[in-house]
Amino acid sequence: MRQKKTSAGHVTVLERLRAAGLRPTRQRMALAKLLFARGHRHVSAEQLFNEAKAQRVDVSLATVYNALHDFTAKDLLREISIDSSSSYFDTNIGNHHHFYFERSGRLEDIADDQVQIAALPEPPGGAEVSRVDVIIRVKA
Amino acid sequence: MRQKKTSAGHVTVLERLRAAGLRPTRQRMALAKLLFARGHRHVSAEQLFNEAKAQRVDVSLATVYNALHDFTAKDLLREISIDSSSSYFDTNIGNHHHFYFERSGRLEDIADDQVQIAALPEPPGGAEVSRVDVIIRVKA
DNA sequence: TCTCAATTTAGAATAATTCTAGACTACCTT
DNA sequence: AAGGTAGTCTAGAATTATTCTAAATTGAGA
Ligand SMILES: [Mn+2]
Ligand SMILES: [Mn+2]
Ligand SMILES: [Zn+2]
Ligand SMILES: [Zn+2]
Repeated sequence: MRQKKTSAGHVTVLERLRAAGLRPTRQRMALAKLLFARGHRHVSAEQLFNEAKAQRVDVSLATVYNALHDFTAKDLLREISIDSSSSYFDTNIGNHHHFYFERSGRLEDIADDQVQIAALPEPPGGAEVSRVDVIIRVKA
Repeated sequence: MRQKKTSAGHVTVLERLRAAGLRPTRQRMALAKLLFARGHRHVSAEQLFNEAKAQRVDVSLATVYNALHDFTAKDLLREISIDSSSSYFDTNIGNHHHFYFERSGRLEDIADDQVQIAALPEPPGGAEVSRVDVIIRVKA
């Protein structure tokens, strides 16, 4: 067992932060709870900031950005830029793809095995691939 | 034959604009020439504005944005947002995919037939797919 | 040539994000 | 249990891509 689990079977927020080498400050703990409490999410900085306010979590917008970027750097989140207006942070860091609903700007996960790629070209100059993103843009 | 061709075999910029229902103004003509002169390109508004300046084409930045959006609305261009810092406009409007070089921010086309997708899920609620984008992110 | 909607433009406005620099705090050492 | 210090937080300013405004210009049909 590499990380402690709660009786419910999930890793606590405190342990997640510690494991990532991030100090578990009051702000990071609160934001991490909002992010990882249940299920996977695609959330913008502004959205998370508003959720925090709604729950009387006193945290500045700058800290929300700092936390999102710190979490991303430590692979607790993945950043996604599809719409140029703002970026999303994805709590699902495993291999997967997305539906993008053009009207609402919402993202929905597609499990990795739902997409089967039979052929992909090699990057020029033998460069290393960091990730392959498949985005199905939907008129809705 | 649906459009006139030059002796070299390509459709003139004037005819492209007319066919799209866009007035061929001095500014649009100049920008269209820069965009479509040779080969496919991925260009930002700022880049195009600078090219125009370099060639002494007197055009405002607002007009560059207007033209890029008008061209996109009329399917002469496709807009791509991969990097949240700015969007690119692609002169290749046919089906194709992209390499994205993370260090430089550059995009490179992948021909449609180089990517073979064996399985793709249906959008929920039977919504219509407007496009499937495959982006191979490369560490280079 | 006359007319007018379409287009252009300078400059202001907007909005997401980042930066600055001083205050605060988690946590290691003693 | 203090003290010291690097790490973190934050208000507010700054940055930057993009859009908006409103007045001037212009393309194209009558
Ligand atoms: Mn970012
Ligand atoms: Mn745009
Ligand atoms: Zn996702
Ligand atoms: Zn392309």
